[in-house]
Amino acid sequence: MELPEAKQKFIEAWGKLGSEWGINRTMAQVHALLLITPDALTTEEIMEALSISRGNVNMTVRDLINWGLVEKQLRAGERKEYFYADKDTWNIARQVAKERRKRELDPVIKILDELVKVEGDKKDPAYKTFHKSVTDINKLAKNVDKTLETMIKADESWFWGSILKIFK
Amino acid sequence: MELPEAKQKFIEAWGKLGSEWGINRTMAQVHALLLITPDALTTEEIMEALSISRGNVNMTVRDLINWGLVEKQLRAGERKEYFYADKDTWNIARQVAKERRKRELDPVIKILDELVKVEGDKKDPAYKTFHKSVTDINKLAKNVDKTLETMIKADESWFWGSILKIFK
DNA sequence: TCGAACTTTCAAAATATATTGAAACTCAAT
DNA sequence: ATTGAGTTTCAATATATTTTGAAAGTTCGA
Repeated sequence: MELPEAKQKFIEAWGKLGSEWGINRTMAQVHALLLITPDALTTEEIMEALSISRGNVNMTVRDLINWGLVEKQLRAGERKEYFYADKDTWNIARQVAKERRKRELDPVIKILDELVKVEGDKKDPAYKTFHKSVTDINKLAKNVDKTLETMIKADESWFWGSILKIFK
Repeated sequence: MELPEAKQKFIEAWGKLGSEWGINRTMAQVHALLLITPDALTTEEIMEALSISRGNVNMTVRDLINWGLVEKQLRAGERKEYFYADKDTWNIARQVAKERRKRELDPVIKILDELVKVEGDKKDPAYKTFHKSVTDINKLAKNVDKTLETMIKADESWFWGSILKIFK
């Protein structure tokens, strides 16, 4: 396989994975493109490389910046903005974990905490089942939450070293 | 908060979380409903509880069965089918991990393995960056893959015990 | 203050995804 | 072989999400 084809495959694969995980396909593709590009790209270049509109690039890149995955670079004497993706995979993973935890896991845990407190007739199977499921899911969610927190703070080799040691 | 309201909240929260994670909202809601219901429900009852059509219930429930989260129960002397959700949270988590690994992570790893092999000019920054990003992501994906495999095989208390011990 | 170079916005259009509902199908009892 | 209680299918429809592109906005040098 030649490089241009391989790049295309990578962008496609990343886009597909993204969309399966609730991340806009185009956002994942722009990210993929920037990841495999050594230097920062302009809006124009991204439009060209992925055949998408100016407006779309603008919004997508803004999202990537909000996720902490891309930075805007300004060059002395130029009006154009350049976009550059952090290439450190561990940073990327952590950043994604951090954002999704904040946006999705935290709110759910908050609701579950409320629901665990709901009182009811301890003889009523409907109540018992509700209460047990909510309590169990809450525990699971909190374990995931703690694990993510550790991951977010951790150094890569330490983290995987510890995790992978679990099954020797 | 009273039980009926709490149930509603739970179904909504689960549906929202599902849709943020690439799982059809209705599927997540039906799952939520079954999780907090002590006994198995019929198509009719699910339609009623969630105000959705018969066709939708049928397809959604089939998906849940394919995911290994719900089972069909038949009762002697009755033509109707009853649907029952496994209430063991750890089983659910494992089952979801297993399915998503198979459907999404495995194919990506296969592509990454191909892309890592792509040869190019070692002096070319475009090639160097491509190769490094692909290689790094491949390593990360393989670590996740191994961790999921461990989780899928593991017993709950052992797994979380080991993971949470990591940060004492 | 003008205008060229560039960015941002957002209503409208395109696309993708989910849902409906009625017809077709299955199956067992009569 | 017909009926009726149920399930399944899927074209049509509805809904949600993404994308476009042109107009409005910004910034800066002349």
